[in-house]
Amino acid sequence: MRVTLNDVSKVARVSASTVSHVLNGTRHVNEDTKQRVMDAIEQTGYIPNLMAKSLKQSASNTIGIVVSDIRNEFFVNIIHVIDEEARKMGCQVFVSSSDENPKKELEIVKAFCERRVDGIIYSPTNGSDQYSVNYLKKSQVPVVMIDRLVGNDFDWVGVENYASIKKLVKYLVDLGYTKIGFLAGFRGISTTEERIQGFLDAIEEFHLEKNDGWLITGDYRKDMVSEQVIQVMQAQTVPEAWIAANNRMIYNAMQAINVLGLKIPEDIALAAFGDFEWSDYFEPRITTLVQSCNTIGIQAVELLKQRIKNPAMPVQRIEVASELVIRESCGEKTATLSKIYKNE
Amino acid sequence: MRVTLNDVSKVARVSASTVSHVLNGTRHVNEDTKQRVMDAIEQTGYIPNLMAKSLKQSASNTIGIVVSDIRNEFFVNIIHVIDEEARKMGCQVFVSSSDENPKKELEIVKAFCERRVDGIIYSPTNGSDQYSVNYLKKSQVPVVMIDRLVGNDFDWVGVENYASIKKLVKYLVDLGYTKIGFLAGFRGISTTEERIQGFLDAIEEFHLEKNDGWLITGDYRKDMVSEQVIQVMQAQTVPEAWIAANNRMIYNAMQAINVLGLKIPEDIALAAFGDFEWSDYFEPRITTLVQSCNTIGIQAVELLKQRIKNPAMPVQRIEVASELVIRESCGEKTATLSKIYKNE
DNA sequence: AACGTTTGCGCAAACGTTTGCTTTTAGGCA
DNA sequence: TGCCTAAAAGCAAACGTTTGCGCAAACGTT
Repeated sequence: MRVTLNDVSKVARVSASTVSHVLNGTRHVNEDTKQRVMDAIEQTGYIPNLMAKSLKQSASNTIGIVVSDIRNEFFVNIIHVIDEEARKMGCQVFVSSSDENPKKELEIVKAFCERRVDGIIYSPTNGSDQYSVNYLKKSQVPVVMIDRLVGNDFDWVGVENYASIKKLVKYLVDLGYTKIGFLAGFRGISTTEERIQGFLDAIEEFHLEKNDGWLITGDYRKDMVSEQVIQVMQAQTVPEAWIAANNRMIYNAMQAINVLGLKIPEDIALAAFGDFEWSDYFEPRITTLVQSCNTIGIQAVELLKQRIKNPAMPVQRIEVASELVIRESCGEKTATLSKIYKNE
Repeated sequence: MRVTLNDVSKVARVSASTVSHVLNGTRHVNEDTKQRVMDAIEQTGYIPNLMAKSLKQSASNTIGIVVSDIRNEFFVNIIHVIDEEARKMGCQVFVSSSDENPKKELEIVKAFCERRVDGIIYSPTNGSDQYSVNYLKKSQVPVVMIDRLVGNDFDWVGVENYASIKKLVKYLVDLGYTKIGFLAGFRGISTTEERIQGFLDAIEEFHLEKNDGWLITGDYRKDMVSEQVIQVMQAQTVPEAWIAANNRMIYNAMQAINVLGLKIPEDIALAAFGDFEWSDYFEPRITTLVQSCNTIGIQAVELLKQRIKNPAMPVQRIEVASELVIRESCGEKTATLSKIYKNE
């Protein structure tokens, strides 16, 4: 059917092993024979079969990426750099999205293991501990978690959540805001919890107005979240500023703000954890904590490489700093406040 | 090292073939032995090796997706549904982005072929005809092109470009606009050319003002495009409306409009071919031609399935209709004009 | 001329499955 | 009891590579 290494070897009048060695440069071959082999490859249109190779070498040179939401540009950007880094080392990537569904995630992870990926990079979802994490622990596949952290068994690279949120709150406090609402994401995933904790601690620290109702959590894909915001904004005392704890929640915030007919930042300030592609094009532009997808992706691949090389290595955690990019969505005062808030 | 089907067979005191048959349900096996096998699998923690299986069956149950720009949400959405469809049929997807670079694209396509993907779905880039298309023609791999079309050798599914643009221009004409600028994408790719043709023909048809300078093309990643728009807008007579021919060009248009300090739609109208996630959140919301990523993805997979089953099938072209979603970016009149423009 | 060393390559056994063919056992029937 | 058929499962040859081992020829040295 397809031309194989054996076919090539016959045409070149050498053994299969010689062809293999020529192809891989794994041992010295006479110039003449090498040329004959190259010619035969050209002539036959030979395309190596990497599955056979992988089988023999028990290394597939593939890595599996499973993200919780592929339509979130944060993850897309990470996928992009992982793909890039992987290609540099001759790897291809399997990509799949769990869509925040732990059962689906397990199916994907299983499939990746059966395909004998050399490693898995994944952003677990709420419930992973019941499913994929258990499976992966048994399966012995090198794993690096990104963004979200579940359990203590795997390497992780993500963004600094706690300190970043505090930094953002401090920025709002400096602008004079004392009533701040917080729009968090899914309860139960590490990023959400850490961000909430940072928010709550910041409220204590800066003596801000406390109101349990101003902390809203939920599924960004549901309208309920926006409705909750609307409800909160119709009470006696209302937040003067909202923080969206991730880039998806910005939608929900905006939707509510639109419905209420409020103007940003005159009527209400808005800032977000997590940048998005259009943040520079909104009027006004949204102030965000920017996470370096590049760094996360590169570090994840690097970590995975190390883990593959040395499976016994102690578990690693890499936390990358975020950067507060100040735009106009929190009020005019920012115009003069052009510095970037670094972590203190 | 790893537990194999043979290990399982020993534990279950059956032959390897029996285990295989149990696993695949490919022949009748006694209930007792079946149970023994299942137990052995459970006990040993066996994970099938799909590479070995694929090698034997010469079918990998993988498909390769290569898009021209993975950070474009249009392609991300398509990837998402392809992934979904593929999983339903037990396939995993390799994903990679050529980033509009035909050489990189060739490398990716080669790698996919060497991995013996069952088929490739890809959006070729400008220059593909010199590289990947030639390679793919020789390689005999089933291929479905999406969005952009190169050559006559492969199946294709994409959006209706020509008629859609005409529909959009007609909409603007109905609103009273006669001076329309067009912000196209990369020259040389089918989508751009078809959209340009649609635009030019519409100008003739509706007797609109002609001005060669109002047709701008180029690389959306370069500032040059915005600068050209700015330049055009500083002439004596200027367009009253701009059409961005793809969702990336909306940036460039907006950037220019921002720099010029113009207001949409009072000072300038804006519409786009290609929706984007935030189009509902802009103030004003942008009127766009929406392409159904779902349909494109599903059809692409379907077509690929057919092509795999029957390689001799005549080349297929599937064109999916677009829908004009009218929002506020082309003026108030739209408020009363709530109907959706279908193709005439 | 004899010997050790290098150079260049072939042989064949894996890697972990699937699958056509064969064998064994059991069951049904005369 | 003997024979035919069906049911159940084993045997072994692939699939297309890699790679340890080994052999032959060529070369350099004494």
